[in-house]
Amino acid sequence: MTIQYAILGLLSWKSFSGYELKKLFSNSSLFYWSGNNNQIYVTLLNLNKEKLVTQEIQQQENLPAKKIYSITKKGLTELKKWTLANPELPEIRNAFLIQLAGAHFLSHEELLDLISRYEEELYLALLMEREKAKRDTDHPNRTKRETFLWSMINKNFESFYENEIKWLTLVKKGLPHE
Amino acid sequence: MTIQYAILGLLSWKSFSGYELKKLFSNSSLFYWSGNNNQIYVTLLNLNKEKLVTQEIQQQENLPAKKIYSITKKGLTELKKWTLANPELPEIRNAFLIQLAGAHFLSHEELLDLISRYEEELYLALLMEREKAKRDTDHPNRTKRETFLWSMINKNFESFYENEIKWLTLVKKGLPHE
DNA sequence: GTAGTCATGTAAGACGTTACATGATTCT
DNA sequence: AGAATCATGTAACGTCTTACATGACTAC
Repeated sequence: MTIQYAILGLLSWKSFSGYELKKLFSNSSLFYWSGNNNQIYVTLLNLNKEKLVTQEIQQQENLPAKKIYSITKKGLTELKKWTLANPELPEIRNAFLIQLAGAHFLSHEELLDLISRYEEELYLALLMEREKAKRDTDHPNRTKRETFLWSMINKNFESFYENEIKWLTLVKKGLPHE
Repeated sequence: MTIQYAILGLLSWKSFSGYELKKLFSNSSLFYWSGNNNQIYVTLLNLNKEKLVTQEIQQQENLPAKKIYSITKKGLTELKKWTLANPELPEIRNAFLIQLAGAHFLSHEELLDLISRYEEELYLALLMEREKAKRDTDHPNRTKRETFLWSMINKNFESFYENEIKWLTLVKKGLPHE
């Protein structure tokens, strides 16, 4: 379970309510969890039980009350331990490649069509990443290093899609007509 | 659940036992499921119940009996339907990027160390992909197209790691000393 | 004799998504 | 009138991994 570290990471920057975290998650490629209620709210309740975060209820006029979560010293220690730990390799799950692998009974036209539909989705995804990068101010930028790292994280996603598009071009070029 | 289509795809090439499929899965980046028993054996039993595959028990001397699974016409129809369907975008889950995102409390040295540990893992993974590509004959290669597609699938993984390494180089170059 | 391969299967639990439930306010 | 946003939480289910269970044979 990494989601707890993702949440601790965000809380180490500033305090958030569950609802705010949920919105951050659902707009983010980095925090890939779908931003569903269950995982976030349940994780926050557990983090609170383990005293890695604290809860503060904030009443609002004309709106339901918020629970603002803040990271504790214990939480910071846990987070730092994880941040320094050996990085894992990224997990890639590419269903399109599995489709390609089973493409032996497709006609040349069907295959080209499949490829161009994948290409279109990649283009769209790349554009969305670039748009997000422009708008995106939801990250710490107190120091040059923080600003730089966040820009590189955005670039990582862009460059993934660019790389995938380049690869697809090679597929289209080399594909035997038979 | 895509694993059933992954299995159908392999069975559309030739018949396999559960144990053989399990080995294919655990050596493969494409078929990313960990090659655990439960999913494969249970999925095979379900596919059999739905008449998408047939089972044939093969007795062996000095070894336990095998269950050889073959795809049915119904299975081929299902598989083709899925293969022609709109491809999904790849899912990438990169915990290292989440570590980077929370790196604001690391020293310059700690951060450089984290980066170089990730770099080493990427190199290793790239080498392993290249080795696999050399040895790899576990795929259909009856036509030029099949051979080409399988080589491009291997290249996709290699190029992912190469791209990631290039990106890391940019991170190291641009990282502010502060 | 200990570990590994061949071969199938079940059980338990972690992780993740979708949907349900509530209720006021605001926007179209 | 209907949908969207704010806000929290639960229930049910699907997916995925680890571990357990059995048993014969092989290799060191």
